[in-house]
Amino acid sequence: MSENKKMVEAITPINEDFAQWYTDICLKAELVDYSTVKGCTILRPYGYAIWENIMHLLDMRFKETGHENVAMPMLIPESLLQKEKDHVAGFAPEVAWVTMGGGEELEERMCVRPTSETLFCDHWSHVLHSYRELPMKYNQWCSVMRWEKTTRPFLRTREFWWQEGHTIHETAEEAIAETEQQLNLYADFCENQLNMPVLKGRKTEKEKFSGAEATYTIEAMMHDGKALQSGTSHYFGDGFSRAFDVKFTGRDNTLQYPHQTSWGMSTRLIGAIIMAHGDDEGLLLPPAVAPVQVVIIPVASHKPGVLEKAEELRKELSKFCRVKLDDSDNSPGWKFSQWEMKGVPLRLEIGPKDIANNQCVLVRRDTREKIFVPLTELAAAIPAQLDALGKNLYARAEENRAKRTFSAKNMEEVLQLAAAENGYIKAMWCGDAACEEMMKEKAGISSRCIPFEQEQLSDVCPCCGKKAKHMVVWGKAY
RNA sequence: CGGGGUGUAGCGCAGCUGGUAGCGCGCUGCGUUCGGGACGCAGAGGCCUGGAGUUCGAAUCUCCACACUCCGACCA
Repeated sequence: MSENKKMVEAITPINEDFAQWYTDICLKAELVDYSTVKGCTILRPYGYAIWENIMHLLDMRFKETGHENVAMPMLIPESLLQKEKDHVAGFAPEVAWVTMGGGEELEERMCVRPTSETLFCDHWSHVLHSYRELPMKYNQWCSVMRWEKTTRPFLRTREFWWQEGHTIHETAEEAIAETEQQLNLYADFCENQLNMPVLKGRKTEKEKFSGAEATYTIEAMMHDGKALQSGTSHYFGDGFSRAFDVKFTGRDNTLQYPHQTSWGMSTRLIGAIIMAHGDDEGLLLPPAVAPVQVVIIPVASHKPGVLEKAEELRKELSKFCRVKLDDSDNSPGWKFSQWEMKGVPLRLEIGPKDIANNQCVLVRRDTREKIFVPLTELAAAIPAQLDALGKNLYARAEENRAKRTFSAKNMEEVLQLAAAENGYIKAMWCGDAACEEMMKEKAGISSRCIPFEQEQLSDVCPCCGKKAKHMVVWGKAY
């Protein structure tokens, strides 16, 4: 092994410079490449394959809960964006405008969609007539554009890929139930398939979506203790319906406005996966979304029978998992490192000695534990190991979160904790925006959410001393 | 948007007291290897991010622009 090579290929250690480590993983695991288009990244095949798996798993869940996929235009006329005043105030500063078409100035400029509430509402105003047609539960897989000033792969790019669910309902209760159901769906997906514990709660007024009545969120904690909003679900009441004149004839033959929701998850989830599970060896993918769950590495592949056996195993394994045989000319050691970098959960080594013993070596990416498995037992051992690895990822992430979750009763404790280490700081809050602002200014932390699971840490707000209304989880966020 | 850093071969870098470019890895070919990033030999590959200026002459000095990156601010 040459020292130089190691130096060139190595990524920045995770505890030395987390930001640089993150960028290194994105590039060296071949997830993304920077584009000539400023602020935009290219999802490379391996990165897109992760997204495809996420899309597939979520889409199945959406269909199971009665949602239908649709496709809306990519452009939004300015007049449409203007209809809901809070919404336009929130988004107008960061939209891209199209002003020319076919070489001629447009009558009305159009923005590239930053989100599609306005398009869905406009559509519904045309097609909705009766309560019998409700609920309408739509979802769209697409990309959106927001003119961000600072960008980072997956976490914040000008164009990003996502799903946006949009629904309208006859009653507020039904819409609120939908909002909660989708938030729970997201949380379950994160916890059971991405192996990432999340904190469920409501956003404060300051942090909520432009035009929403209430915004719910799931927050995941990254390796460095910062929070990442991993999914949101909004309840709109009938505000948009009124603004866009979406009406239906109710059971009592009166004209009514439907109650609306929207909810979304994006390619940002891939950033969450990287920062929640990755380590000094590189990426570490949850088995549910790993494009390759098992990589087969033949050892001494020039010896007769080795490649043949490896190919035979690949065929066999492909019946129950996503498997890849690396029969390239690289040395086994190189392959080990390469596939660890790419986060493949399980490695299967097969060489002449194994073949003689009718066994192989399985190596787990998370523990690097090597186990000898008889070839006849692979069909049971692989799913079991993938499952155990997923559970371990969850346990490790949860341990990190527990270690970095603190409670503060007064401002001194808040300041001390915020200065010491990244993490969640639980503290009471009076509900005033001024105190939320003060937390940002004095302690450099923002409200992540008002958790559904409340605790009574004290009776007063640590900022102003007035009676506390909620417990808020504060922290630094991506 | 403010502050710092960086733009030279596919990648990472050196060259920066001015005289038209080197190293490591990677890549191509052949051979030997193969249980933690293998080795030998032979090759290919850039004219130095873009623009302006100084100069007989600029990768090198000056100015401007652009891009990426890190830290803040902003952020649906």
